[in-house]
Amino acid sequence: MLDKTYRPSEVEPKHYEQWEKSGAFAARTDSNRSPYTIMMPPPNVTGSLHMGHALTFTLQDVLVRYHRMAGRDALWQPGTDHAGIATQMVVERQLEAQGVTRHDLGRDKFIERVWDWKAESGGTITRQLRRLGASPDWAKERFTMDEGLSDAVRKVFVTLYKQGLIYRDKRLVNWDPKLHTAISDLEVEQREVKGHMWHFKYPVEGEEGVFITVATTRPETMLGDSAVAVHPEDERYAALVGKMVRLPIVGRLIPIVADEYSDPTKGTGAVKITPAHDFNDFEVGKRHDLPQINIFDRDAKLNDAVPEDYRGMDRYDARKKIIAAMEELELLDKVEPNPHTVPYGDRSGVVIEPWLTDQWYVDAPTLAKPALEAVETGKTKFHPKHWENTYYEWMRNIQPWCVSRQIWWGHQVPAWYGPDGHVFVEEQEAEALAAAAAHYGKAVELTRDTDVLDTWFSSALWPFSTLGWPQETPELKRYYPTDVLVTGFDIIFFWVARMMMMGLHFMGDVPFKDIYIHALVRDEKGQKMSKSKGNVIDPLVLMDKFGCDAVRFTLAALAAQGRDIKLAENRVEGYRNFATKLWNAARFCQMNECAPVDGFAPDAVKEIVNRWVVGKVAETADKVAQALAGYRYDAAANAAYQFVWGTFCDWYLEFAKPIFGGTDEAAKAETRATAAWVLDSILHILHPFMPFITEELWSQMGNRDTQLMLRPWPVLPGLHDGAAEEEMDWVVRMISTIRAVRSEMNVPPSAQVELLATGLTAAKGEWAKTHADLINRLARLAVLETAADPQRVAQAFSHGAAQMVVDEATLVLPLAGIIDVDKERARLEKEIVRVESEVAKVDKKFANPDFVARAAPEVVEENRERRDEWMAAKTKLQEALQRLSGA
RNA sequence: GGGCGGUUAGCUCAGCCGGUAGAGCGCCUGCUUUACACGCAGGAUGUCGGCGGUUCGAACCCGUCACCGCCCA
Repeated sequence: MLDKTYRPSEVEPKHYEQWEKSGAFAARTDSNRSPYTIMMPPPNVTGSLHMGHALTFTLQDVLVRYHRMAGRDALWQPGTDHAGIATQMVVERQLEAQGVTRHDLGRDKFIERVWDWKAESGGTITRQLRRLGASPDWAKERFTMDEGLSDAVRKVFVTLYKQGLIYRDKRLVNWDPKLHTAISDLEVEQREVKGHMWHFKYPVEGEEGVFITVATTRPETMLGDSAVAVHPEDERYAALVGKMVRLPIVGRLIPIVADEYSDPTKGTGAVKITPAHDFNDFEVGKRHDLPQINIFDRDAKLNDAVPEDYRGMDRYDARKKIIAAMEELELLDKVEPNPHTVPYGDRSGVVIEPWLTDQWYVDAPTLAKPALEAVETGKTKFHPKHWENTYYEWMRNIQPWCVSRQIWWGHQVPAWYGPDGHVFVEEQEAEALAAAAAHYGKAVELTRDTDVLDTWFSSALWPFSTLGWPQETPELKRYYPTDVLVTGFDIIFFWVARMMMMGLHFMGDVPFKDIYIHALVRDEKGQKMSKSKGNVIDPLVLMDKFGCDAVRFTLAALAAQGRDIKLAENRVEGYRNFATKLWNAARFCQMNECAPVDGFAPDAVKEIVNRWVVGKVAETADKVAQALAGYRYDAAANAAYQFVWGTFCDWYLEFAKPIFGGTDEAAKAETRATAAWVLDSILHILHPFMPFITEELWSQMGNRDTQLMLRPWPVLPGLHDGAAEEEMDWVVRMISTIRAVRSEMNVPPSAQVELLATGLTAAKGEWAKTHADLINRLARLAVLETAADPQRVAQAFSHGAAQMVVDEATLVLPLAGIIDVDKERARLEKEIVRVESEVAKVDKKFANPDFVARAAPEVVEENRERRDEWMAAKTKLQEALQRLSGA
């Protein structure tokens, strides 16, 4: 016997362990089923489960579990990435606590410490994924720093280098002066700040008392100025173009150049040009062949390229000093408040400095072309579709991808330098040495490049490196390209685009056929969750409180396409209640001896209620499957919810009660078997969403030798029975109508009244007889007269009665002593008004001659029928009102 | 400035091909109906953001405006 309530904390670990141990998650290369593959976007090895993870992994698990049941050989490839900077920072912070820096340890020892840390703490997120019920093939778990994945990284780097698609270049990068590394554009956060615009007067050389005024938000960079630019069509400055100015403080002579970059409407229309410290100025500098004067060191302190007084100063101290000096020189024209954006490193939180360095670049513009084409031609499809615009936008404007990072934790660049700086790019040192020997004609010593590669470089290879590439493994052959990538929009640039480029280049095919982009989880007020706001909802806490299944179901039910998820705890509570409801329904079945019957054939049931419900099961299984095929998680979850609660519990089980309590043994046996079958089907349908409770009920509701998670998805053609549906819909309509009138007329629930039906068609009279037990029980009637004697009806009226219309029939509820005649009259009048308004709506359509002439005939016909029905109802209600008044 | 998304019941949101506006929560009323009060039954609530257009017919299609959110510059 099932416990009184479902206790998730006792059930969840048990089933998870069984699934994992029994190999139920494993994909099988030798399977004859067609593969279904999802690459799990690898969470950071430093990570722990947050709501975003809970959403994305729930959605992936729903797909994987569903497709596994639907007969596919499902591979959900798990793993984590090494998260270069993040991980390095974690370990550095630990060292800091012991008063040690990574430089004290040295590179090798430090890397060892990181691996130690990974072994100890790196498994947090994968443990938490198990808590969530995720069903990836854990045996295949990979890590971006694995040997195999590292081989892939080296192979890709060397191949691209030899193809001319990776090169070394000196360009401006986003330099993080705290972390001492280049970071990607995407790791730079543009923050709006209330800054100032300083207007500096630069004296024009050779023209006493003539100045050109430039406006800048970064006064300190003037020490690196190499020109002043004005717009070529700006007449104010036309005469000055070609002249020189004497840069204050520094004393350097710099030219005034004409360049369209200068915006005549902004500031003074003249702009100082610092090619080594601003991305736009860098371009201007190249156009005018200006010197690039680097004035900062790696800490963003001033270097020896500036006047002695300023050397070694911090950039912000220098700013103050410059402003003071300019004021002193009477060259500070004015200062205006100026809100503008400033780049911050999203990891370090410090202001990023554009800095000239030598870095490794991937020729992204070249690789992007096939990646763009793959989406344009529909080889890979975005869901929802509009995200392809974001992808196009990014891919069409893609810049060379700087892949080197000046940190230690990551894949070290496979490049070695000879004594003269000549570079040898090879997968192994031995090969580099050999290449060098060939180049120099003798063996030489080489030094390896100290940089490591951007983490996204290795994650870009994830869809094939995890399958064994560059080895030609059976997995690679079978599971690439994958079916779908499920992820948030925030990493379309970071990751999706890069996997597309690498996949196409190295595998010759797209890495996935579909890309499902889901929303962000926000708090109930729609704000982004953040630690600083304190509005973070921890999925683990929610799971403790409501059970994992409730959390999963909530996330799926709220995952409507194109909208963020506002998560409120009461939603989770509601779906916990749903789990309880299911549990209790199963208990009810158990108490009534509804056990699964071997060889039960749902298409052979005879009782109308049973024929009706099996049809609904088929319909629901179908709806859920179709919704999932279109990534409509919300629709899938709601279809299941509505059937389980609104049809199975609210109606079918209630219909079953009088049968169970009755004397028709054949009907009883059939209904028991049907109820058990329906419940089993429900468990199948809900399993992808609620794996734990369904597996538990599956194991408790019968003698099973299989796990639910490996059972086939219900595909049930031919079960829909239109006649049964029409009949049961009528029964439901009867009961609902009677209940509503009882409630409105304040008939006590305990009062068992009789019902006199008149005007039933012959067919419905039969239905009424067949289902009298059901109707009586659910509408709380003592007797149902299916063809009431007119005299009885008249008599009923003389003592007071309520009346209602169901289709063509009038139902009379004798309520002697209970009924308030005025109230009943008012109720009927209100009902008539409502019906009249329905008639009026249809009449309005017919009043327009074009409607009949131009609308589709079936629409016209449908409206005509509807009008007839409403009119008939109106007539009956009016008769009822008259009878009441005559009584 | 460019792009995308949103605006439907008190709240959160569905509403696929244009043809009778829905759900959950909340609210109100009643109920120890032997599965379930994490429940049952019943009920109220809408200028589908504004304006214009297309159409026999618009929550839905088109245009425009307003407001909110996000991304990019």
